[in-house]
Amino acid sequence: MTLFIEYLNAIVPLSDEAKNAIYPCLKKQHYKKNETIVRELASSQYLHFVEKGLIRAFYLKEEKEITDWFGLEKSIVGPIVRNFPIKKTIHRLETIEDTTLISISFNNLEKLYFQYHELERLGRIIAIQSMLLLQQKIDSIQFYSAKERYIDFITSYPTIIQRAPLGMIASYLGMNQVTLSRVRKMNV
Amino acid sequence: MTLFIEYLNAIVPLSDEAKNAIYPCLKKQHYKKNETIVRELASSQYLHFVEKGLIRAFYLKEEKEITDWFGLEKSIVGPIVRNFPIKKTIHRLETIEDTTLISISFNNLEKLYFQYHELERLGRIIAIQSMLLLQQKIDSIQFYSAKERYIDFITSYPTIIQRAPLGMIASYLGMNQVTLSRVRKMNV
DNA sequence: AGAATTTTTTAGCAAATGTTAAAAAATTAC
DNA sequence: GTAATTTTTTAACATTTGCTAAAAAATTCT
Repeated sequence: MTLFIEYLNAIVPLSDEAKNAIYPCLKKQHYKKNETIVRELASSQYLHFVEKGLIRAFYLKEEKEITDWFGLEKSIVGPIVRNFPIKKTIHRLETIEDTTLISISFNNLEKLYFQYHELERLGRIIAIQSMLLLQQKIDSIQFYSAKERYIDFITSYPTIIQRAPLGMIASYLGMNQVTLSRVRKMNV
Repeated sequence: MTLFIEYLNAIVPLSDEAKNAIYPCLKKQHYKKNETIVRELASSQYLHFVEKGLIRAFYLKEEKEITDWFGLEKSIVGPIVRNFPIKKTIHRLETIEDTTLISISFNNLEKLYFQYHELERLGRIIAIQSMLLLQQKIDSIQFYSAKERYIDFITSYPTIIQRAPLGMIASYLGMNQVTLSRVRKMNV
């Protein structure tokens, strides 16, 4: 629990009062490898934080799984807002490894935002940081070749490459798995 | 001025007090077509709102201009935060048509955030909305063909196609101008 | 209106990526 | 440890998109 609060505190220093208010809202849960965490992300009522492990969000496009987000330890799942519809498509949340999540209901989150101006600020800043990550992803897929995207990925997320199957990474990078395999063999 | 405040108020209903605090911080300015608004976006000290007209943000990649954002009337330029580095590359902000902007300094914005919890909330919600737009853009460039992206674009932004040169739109869509031209002639 | 400039389209060829299928390698289950 | 399953690589060919250059069309300037 405190790991999550420390994570938040590192983004925006929080008062003890705010920290104490967050604490009782948190719930810790363990998941096994390849387990479904949330069957339909859009209608989930919880915000999750990955304390340990690796998870992913994906959806189906023409029978195929498209992974469009990886959650390493110390990541927040999706955005900091109630029922934020990432897409119209149905997203599922699954573990890739044994994972420990810390969760808080949107209901409680809204209450905390309302009660503590400093937490509202924290939410704003996390959203801004997420924007930065999204923008980076746009940059990498918009004007770079498959090889460049792959190099960028292993530079930004060196551990994921050893922890997730290539198929998931290929879809994350917007390329065919065969293309990813080809690109990898081009030395790098 | 009030148009901007109305825009904000529509996102999150604001108290009169907050509205009155915003008002004196605003500055209105007119620009001609093809005029530079900000030479280097990352070091700009102002947040802009497009009251009227059309603008774009772009950067140079291998001598070529890459437009990566269009600002229609009633858009906010970039994110609601001080010195938010969209990219390491130098972004310029230019008008495409005669344009009226309403601006507020980040300095004043920070003060307003600090003073009014409700404005901090507004900032958070705008950031979340921007995330949605970014996510949509990722969806469209990641798994769709040039033709599909073009169709998606004219559906989402039907007016821009008539107001901005195709070269800008092509770079925005992450494709060659020649490809865009080809795609357009495939009936649609 | 006519000349100059900019934008858009067209064409031909090159390069990158997708697709299908099968083999090889690695991992998991018994 | 061996069989079964999953993941990764390889190959051959198809499709899409990129690139260069030139023609056509539209716009701007005087």
